[in-house]
Amino acid sequence: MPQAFERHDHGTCISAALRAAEDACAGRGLSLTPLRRRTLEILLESHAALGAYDVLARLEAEGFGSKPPVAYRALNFLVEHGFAHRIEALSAYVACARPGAEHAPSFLVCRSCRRVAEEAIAVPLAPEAEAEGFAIERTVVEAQGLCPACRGAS
Amino acid sequence: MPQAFERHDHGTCISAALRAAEDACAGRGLSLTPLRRRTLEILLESHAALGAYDVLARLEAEGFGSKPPVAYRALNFLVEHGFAHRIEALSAYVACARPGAEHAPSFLVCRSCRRVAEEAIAVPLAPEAEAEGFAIERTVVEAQGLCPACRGAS
DNA sequence: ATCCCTCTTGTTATAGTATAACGTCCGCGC
DNA sequence: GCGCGGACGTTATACTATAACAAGAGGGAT
Repeated sequence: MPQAFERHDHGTCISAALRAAEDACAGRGLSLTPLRRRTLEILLESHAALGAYDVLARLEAEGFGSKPPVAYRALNFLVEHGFAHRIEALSAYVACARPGAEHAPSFLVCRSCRRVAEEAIAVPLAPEAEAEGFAIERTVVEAQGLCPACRGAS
Repeated sequence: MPQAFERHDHGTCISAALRAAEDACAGRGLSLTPLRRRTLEILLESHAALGAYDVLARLEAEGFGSKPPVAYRALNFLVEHGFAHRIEALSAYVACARPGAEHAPSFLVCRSCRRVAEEAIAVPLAPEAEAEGFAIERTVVEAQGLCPACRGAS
């Protein structure tokens, strides 16, 4: 399912994610404006994490605004509503690979090509948090390393 | 053991961590210079994550250099050798709470007071990585939320 | 139709985080 | 003494992110 590092029909990824975003927006009264939709499409073009300024450059080239808030607002919208995720260790953004599914995301992040595979795992630390009276609100789980392709290319 | 959110003899934390750093440096041919040692002491003063510029301000006030590389180099030294950790979600740094022990660290991070409890858990994602041929080099596991004290103070 | 309100996008300006590149000093082995 | 490597200091710059304000679009109430 998390096929970032495997051959797959990428067009399906894109259309499924766009469809899921459209449906979710319709269902929740959110507006998937041209800017937001295009931002999601840019992230969906690859399974690689993109920096906000990379996204901004693409948007600007297509006639959208050129200043950082334009990209940050669109990215924050996508992240808030689960259509994209932020990779903390890279300060970068990636499209959600499990659109529509509720999940505490976790990631395999290649340090060479920046491609990201999204996995479904149980949220760790829950028992420890419970024991200490700590209320978990969000978890960040990222494994960095080398993907199969980049290992081979070494 | 991870007692950031509990009453404890904090002097013991500090002296144990300093001792561990001294021993590790001696054993590995590293030099725990005054700058590096003082940087570690600053982190050890509390269990809270400090930004690099917070550390830098403290160092400058004590007569060390005032420019960012001074703090970043000392912090990077401590992180590389396991005497401190970087909290990715905060772009901040915290002293290691398990000095001397090999570990893939994981953290409970309070969003209110920035205190950090370091936990020992099995590295997640290993089976998924294995299945995909992904070579994990480092894991980032951080749970953000509210610590007991900050929950109470709400 | 007009007014008001909210939301979105755009701007300017600035804040916060991090590193590249270069110079100096010091201690050590020769 | 000399050369070398490591640590620390600097200057300058790059990268990431947000605060604050302006303008236009659309909807609902009157």
